Amino acid sequence: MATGGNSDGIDWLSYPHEVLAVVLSVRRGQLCVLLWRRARAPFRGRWSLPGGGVEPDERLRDAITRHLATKVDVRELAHREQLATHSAVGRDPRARVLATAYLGLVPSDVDPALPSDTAWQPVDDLPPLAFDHHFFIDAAVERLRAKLSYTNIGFALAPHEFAISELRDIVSAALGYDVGATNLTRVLSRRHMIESTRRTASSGATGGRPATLYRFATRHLTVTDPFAVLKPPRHGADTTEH
Amino acid sequence: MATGGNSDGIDWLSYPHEVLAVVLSVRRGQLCVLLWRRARAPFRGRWSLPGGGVEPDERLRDAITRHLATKVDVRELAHREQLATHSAVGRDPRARVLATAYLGLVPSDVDPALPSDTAWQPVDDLPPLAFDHHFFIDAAVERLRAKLSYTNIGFALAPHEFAISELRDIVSAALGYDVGATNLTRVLSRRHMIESTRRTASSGATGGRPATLYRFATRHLTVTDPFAVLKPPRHGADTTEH
DNA sequence: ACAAAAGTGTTGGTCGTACACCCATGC
DNA sequence: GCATGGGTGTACGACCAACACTTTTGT
Repeated sequence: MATGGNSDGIDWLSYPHEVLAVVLSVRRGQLCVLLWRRARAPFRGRWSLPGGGVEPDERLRDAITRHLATKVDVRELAHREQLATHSAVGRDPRARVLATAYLGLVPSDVDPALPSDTAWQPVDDLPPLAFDHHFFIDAAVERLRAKLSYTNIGFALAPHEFAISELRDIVSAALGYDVGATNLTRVLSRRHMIESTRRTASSGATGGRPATLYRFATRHLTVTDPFAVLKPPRHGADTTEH
Repeated sequence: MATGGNSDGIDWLSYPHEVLAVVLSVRRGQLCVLLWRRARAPFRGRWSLPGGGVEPDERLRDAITRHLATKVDVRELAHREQLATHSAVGRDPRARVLATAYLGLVPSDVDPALPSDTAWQPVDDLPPLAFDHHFFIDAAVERLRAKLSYTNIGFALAPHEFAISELRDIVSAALGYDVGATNLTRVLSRRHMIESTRRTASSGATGGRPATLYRFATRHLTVTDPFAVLKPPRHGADTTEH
């Protein structure tokens, strides 16, 4: 809590800053979050979000990437975005620490090697958590579920190529309720979010028609339904100022 | 950049932290942002966002409220939410400073007394800005415009009671294009976002039918259109786990 | 042939925009 | 009465969920 250095003309107070990652992925049909079991007090033995400090030459996003790569061996985030910064004075009982959390998404088909003290935990059945990490997870799940309906964020949870039924299972797990494969195909196709590779998967042991393999048109976050209502006028002159 | 104190078991580095406010409001038919003219280097004479440091016992949201109240005399934020935390190493040329920005909204009918070095500036025609404040403003406008279509956030830009035509002007200014009063009424009514007071405004000097006064049903942020697509199943059992 | 899984056609309902028409007031 | 602005009714289209039906495979 030293000052930032009056000699520079900055007289704002300094605080320890940590970055946390809410890494979500669909595992065994359930939306899961990557948690890490604390070895030391406070909250010894409780589960917590992976993360840590920030180096002097490092942006927050690089810091969280580094921590995930070194401590947890997660290098394959398909998507990452900042969630929020928490600043409650007592959120860490040892000292005041500001925390910036990120949302990270891992496709269901990549299986990073995890140390023995980390595990995927279903978000619907979480153990008690350390600090205020519970709030970050709630915010992450809420944001993911919201964005699934008006962006292409689903690409980050799905394999590079997939059958529609696989995607249905992933989206259903993420949203927490069943979605129909029929309408999922139609909605995503109409918005040009997915496109058919012309190839098919081999049908399973029990028979059935082989599924066409699809892929997401882009692997970058895109807003696909910007205005649910109050759309800009369609015909007539564009009345936007300037 | 001192450490957080190894004696506490926290060995994360500390950084000066500032809060910034992107206060938006509709003024004279334009969406405007509250800016403050810098009196000192760096960026002397440039416009910048109001804000400042964080006290040891103060959360970020309380810090931005304090700065707005004391420096700029804005006490009447109808809505406030966190936007993002920026951490680029060179964002302040003097030293590394982390910045957390908030979005604030002021109704069009409240007119806070502003010091001479602060002013409302139209977001469509901004002067050159200090630091990276430009990015925060872009993010704030983008978030406001997005939320106008699926939440009741408009309440924070409108007076407590209003005629539909007033609201149309406010929403049009915020979105940057014209919306029709007819459909605005229908959409907001169907979603129970606005309700009629049974009173009417007196008609203007030029005549015309007196307008009914409306109010927003609630003055807290509510999501009114949670799922544009991929809605939960309507009939049949709820398949949400648990 | 039959079961299983994938994909298509169709229907009905909801929602939102556009536009025409009616209502209430001042002059 | 007429201009002005506020409010309502209706029509059309876009979109989406539900479900029946067809297609393609394995056994």
